[in-house]
Amino acid sequence: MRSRSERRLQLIDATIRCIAQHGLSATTMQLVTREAGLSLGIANLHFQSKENLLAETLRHVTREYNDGLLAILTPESVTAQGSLAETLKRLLDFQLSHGVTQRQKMAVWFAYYGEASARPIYQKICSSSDRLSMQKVEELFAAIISEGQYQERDPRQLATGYLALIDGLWLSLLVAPRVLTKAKGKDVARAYLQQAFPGHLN
Amino acid sequence: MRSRSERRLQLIDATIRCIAQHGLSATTMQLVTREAGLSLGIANLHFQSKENLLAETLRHVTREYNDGLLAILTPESVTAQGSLAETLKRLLDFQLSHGVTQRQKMAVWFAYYGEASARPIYQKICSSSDRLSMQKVEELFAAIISEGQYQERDPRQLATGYLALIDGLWLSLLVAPRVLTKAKGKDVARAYLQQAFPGHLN
DNA sequence: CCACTATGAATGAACGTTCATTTATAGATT
DNA sequence: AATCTATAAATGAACGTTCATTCATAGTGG
Repeated sequence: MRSRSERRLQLIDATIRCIAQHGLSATTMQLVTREAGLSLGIANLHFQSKENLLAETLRHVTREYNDGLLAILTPESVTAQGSLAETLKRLLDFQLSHGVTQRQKMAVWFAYYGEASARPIYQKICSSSDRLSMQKVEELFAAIISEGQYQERDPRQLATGYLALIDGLWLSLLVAPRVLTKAKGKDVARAYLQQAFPGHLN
Repeated sequence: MRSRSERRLQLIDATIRCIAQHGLSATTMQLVTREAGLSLGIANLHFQSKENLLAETLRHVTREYNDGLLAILTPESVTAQGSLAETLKRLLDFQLSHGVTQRQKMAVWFAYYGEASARPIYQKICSSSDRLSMQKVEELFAAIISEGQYQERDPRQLATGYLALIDGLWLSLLVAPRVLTKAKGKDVARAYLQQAFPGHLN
């Protein structure tokens, strides 16, 4: 017998694997609990309903990503890293790191995005996560523009473009991993940043 | 009583509306046939199975998009348009046109992308559509690079970035239409192309 | 002994699919 | 022109399956 939080995490991890392997629409309670090595009723005990389990799983994945992003982009860690150029490099490395771009995570991410327009709860979680990324990246870009004297550049527009580019690259990595490798994707994103801030990327 | 092809289109249109409104996982045969104003059994008569109906719906949407793209990017139409700059403008206008970026279409598109990693048939249709876009856009970019003497620019990398950017912008338009308007999205994409080919966009 | 955790058979709702039946259309026959 | 016939289109009740959820029961730790 395990504690409540342990079981919850165990079930969420199993849900992630199921979604990645079978898709969101083919993820059943039977599949999830079997994947977790537990009995059928246990998910309802800890999450009340399947709907709630799926929402909590999405929250878990977005929280994980946001934590990683905030660890790089909070004012404190930006100053701790020494230079804005270093922070920019860290951001790029993180967004195309192994942890973030592993098939399992991306598959889950886009499975929920695909259903988001029809499910308010997913829409809310996804868009609030996006808003956070946007805010933090825009702040970084504004600081870089100010520091590098890149006049007449709009930080919001650059951040919008950069984050859209990253999303699009993730989608390509997921759907056509044969065509686009992780390294090539990183080159593409780096090229975007280099055009935007020539002096802030080696 | 209508012809086979008319009924098929009618059912595909109803399927698109259902997916956009209820999501892929909540789209049932009951819902689709009711939306089409027809009886329950009719979809199986014309498409044999739900799986096939959904695959045909995806094919319909991708074909529609690819036809629009090819109408701009085939060698004949490129020469007919006079200049490569004009073709580039047309491409951008098309990809952020009302027809392509309407919620209904984008919702369908991403619903399938979300399930693509778990369903080989969706994966195949999506990736082969992506490959076509990639090939055509890369050709255009290569021609522009050659014409504009933009040395040391890699057409494949630029095309990868541009198409990823467009995908990401579509996703933003779908999930957070309040944050990103269609016009702003177009500005972002135009800025990307302007950086890449300064002489080919006004 | 009590509260909590866990099990999995049982339940009923919802689903895709089938098919006997009805309806519509077009060509043939009178 | 009216009637008949053959073929295809369309219907929706019925069927078997699968699903999320429930709950009586069992196990466990304090």
